[in-house]
Amino acid sequence: MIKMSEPFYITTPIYYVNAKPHLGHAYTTILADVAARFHQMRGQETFFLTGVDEHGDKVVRAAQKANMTARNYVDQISGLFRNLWPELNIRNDAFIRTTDPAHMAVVERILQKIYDAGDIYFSEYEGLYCFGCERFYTERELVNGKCPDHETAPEVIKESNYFFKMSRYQDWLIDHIQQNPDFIRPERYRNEVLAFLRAPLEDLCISRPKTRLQWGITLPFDNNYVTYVWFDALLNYISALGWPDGALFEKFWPAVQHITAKDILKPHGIYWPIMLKAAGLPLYRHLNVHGYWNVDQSKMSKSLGNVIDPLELKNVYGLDAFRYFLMREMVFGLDAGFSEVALVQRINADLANDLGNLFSRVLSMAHKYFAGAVPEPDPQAAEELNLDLDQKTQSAIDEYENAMEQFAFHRAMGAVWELIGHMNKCIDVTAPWVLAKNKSSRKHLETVIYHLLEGLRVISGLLYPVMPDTSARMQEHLGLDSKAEHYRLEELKKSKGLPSGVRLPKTITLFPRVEPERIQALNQTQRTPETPVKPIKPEISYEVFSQVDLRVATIIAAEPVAKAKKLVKLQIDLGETRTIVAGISQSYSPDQLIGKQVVVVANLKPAKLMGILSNGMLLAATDDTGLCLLTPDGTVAPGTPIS
RNA sequence: GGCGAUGUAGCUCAGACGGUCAGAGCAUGCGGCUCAUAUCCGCAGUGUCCGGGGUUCAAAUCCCUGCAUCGCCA
Repeated sequence: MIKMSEPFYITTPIYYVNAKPHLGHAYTTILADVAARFHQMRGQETFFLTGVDEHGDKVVRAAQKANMTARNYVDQISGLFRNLWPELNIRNDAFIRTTDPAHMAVVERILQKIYDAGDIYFSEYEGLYCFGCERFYTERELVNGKCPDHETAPEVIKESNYFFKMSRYQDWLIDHIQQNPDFIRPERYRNEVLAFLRAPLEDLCISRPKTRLQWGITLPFDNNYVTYVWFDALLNYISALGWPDGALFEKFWPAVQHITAKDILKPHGIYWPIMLKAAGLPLYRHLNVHGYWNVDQSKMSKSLGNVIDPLELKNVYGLDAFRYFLMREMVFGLDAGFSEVALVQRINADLANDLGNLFSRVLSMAHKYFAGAVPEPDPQAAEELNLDLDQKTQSAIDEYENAMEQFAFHRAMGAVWELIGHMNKCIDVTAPWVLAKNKSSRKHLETVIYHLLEGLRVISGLLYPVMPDTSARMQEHLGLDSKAEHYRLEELKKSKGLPSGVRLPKTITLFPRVEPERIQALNQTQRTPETPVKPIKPEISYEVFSQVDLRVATIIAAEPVAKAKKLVKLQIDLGETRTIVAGISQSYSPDQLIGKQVVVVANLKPAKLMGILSNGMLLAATDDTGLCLLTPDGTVAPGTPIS
C-alpha cells in the first residue's frame, strides 16, 4: 500500500518518431495521465513523464524519405506528439527528447560508469549484412537466402561492437522478480519474462559503428561508435529527473512506475532492471504492461473512402467519452477491440443513460422540490427510509481505490457504475415524486434528495482521473467551486460533504445520447453493401488460374490520354519498364498514381486503346462509389510475382 | 519445432480449493414508474460451459487427447 504522503512518478515509453502518433500512443499516455490524477486525488505529489525517442537508423531513413535532415525531421514529428497531449487533456510534467543535451550527457555518464565497472566489453562478430538496408540479418529473416527488401544476397562481413554483459545478472533478476510478485504486472507478463529468463540471456549489443550510423550519442570511451537504441532510450527515465543530483531525482525516483505496451516488454522487464543494477541505481517499483487495441475498421465510419482515425473520434463524441471508453473497455493487460459502434454503445448505455440521466433527474428534482437549494438531511428519516447509500458509497470508494492502485481501471469504473446503479434504484424505491405530494413526508424527501446529491458529489470526484472535464462540470453544477480540489479522496470519504443551503445552478445534459439514426448508419457501414453480390463465375481449376501471371509493379509515370474520359497512360516498372493504359482517371489523378505499387496482369495479350498499345492490365475493385486499385500491403520489389 | 494461454448465453467477459457455478454487463422480449436525456426499475430467457475419452458418488472446474485461436521463444 502506497502511503498518502509519498511522491508518485509515472512514465510512458518514449515514442519513436519514425511515424505519426496513433491510438496506441494515446492510450498509453492517457493511462499515465489517469494514474497521475488518481494519485493526486490521494494528495500525493506526482511527476508524469512522456517524450520521444529520436535516435537510430529508422529515424534517419524516415528523414531521408521525407527529404529532410534528421534534426529537422525529429523536430517536426516530436512536435506532433507534444502537441497531441494537451488535446487529450493530458497533463505531463515533462516532455523529454533523447536529443536533449542533458539527456545525452546522462547517457554518456552511465555508459562510462558501467564501462568502468567492467560490464561492457568489445567484441568482433560475423554476420549477414545487406548494404541496401544498412543492417544485419539473421538467417531466419532472409527469404530464400536474400534480403526481403532488396532481394539481394547479403554479404558476410565482420564488425566490432560493444556489448553489455547482461548474462551476468540473469540469476539476480530472476530472483528479484520472484521476490517481488508485482514487479511486473499483470501476472501474465511477469510469467512471460520469467519464461524468457529460463533460457540463457545473451549479452546486449549497445553500439553501432559510425560508418553505419552517425545519428546517435557517441560512446564516451570510443569516438568511433554511437550508442544503439535501448541504452539511449531507457535512460530517459532518469535523465528527465536530472540524475544524478537533481532534487527531482531524489524525490521521485524511489516511487517510479513505468507503463509500457506489451511489445516492448523485454527491454523494460529485462534490459532496464539490469542496466539499473549495473549502474548501481535502485529499481523501479512496478512495470505496468498493457495490450493492444485492435481497430475494427469494418466498424468505423468512413468518409471519402478513408477509414476514420480513431483519434478523430474524440472530436466527434467528446474527449471525456473517448477517455472513458479507453479506460472502461480494455481490461488492463489484455487486448481489446476498438470500434465506433462499441464507443457509441458505451456512450449511450453508461454515460448518457446511467450517469447523465441520473445527474439530470436528481438535479431537476432538487430544483423542483427545493427551488435549487441543497436540502438538509435528517438522520432519523434516513433510517426510516432504510437508505443504504452511505454504505454503498463507502464500499464503492474502497473498491475503486483498490482497483485504481492496481491499474485495473476497468474495474474501478465498474465500481463507480455499480454505485450509479444503486442510486438509480434508490430513486425508484423511495419515489421522491410521491414523497413530494405529502407534506408529512417532507423530511424524507429532503433526506433522499440530499443523499442523492451527495452521491453525485462522490461520483464526480471518482470520475476525475478519467473524465476531468466532466468531473469539473458536475461539481460546478452541484454548487461546488470547480477549481477547488473536490476530487481529493479524503473529501470524498467524508459524509455530508455537500453543504446544505447551497444554491444549485440550472441542470445540464452531461452526455447527449447518440441518436439511433447514427447507430443505424454505422451498422450500415459495417455490413456488406445492400446491392446483391454478383454471381460467382463458374469454377476453374488451379491450372487455369495459374496461367494468369500477376505481378507487382511500381508506377513511374502517369499522364491522361487526350480525348479519353477515363484513360490514363502509365509507365510502370515491373522489373522491365512497360506502358499500360488504364481506365481509372475518374478515381485517381496522375499525381496520386506516381510511386504507387499496383497489381498487374503481366501476360495479358497487348491491346490498343485510343491508339496506344497497352501491355498489361491493372487490377482494381469497382463499386458505385468508385474504383480502388489493388496494392500490396507493404513495399515489394517491382516484378514480384503474386501467388 | 519448443513452451504457454485461451475456447462459457447473440456480443464482451466473471466463474479461488471439483458438489446452488450455469453467472454479470450490453443487445432482445415483456411488465412497472414518470423525477429524468423515450431515460430509470423489475421480470424473462435461450447456453451439448470447443469435440472426444478418463478419474470420481459428483467436473465448466482435475487428467489424457483432438481441434481452433492467440502469445512468447527458436
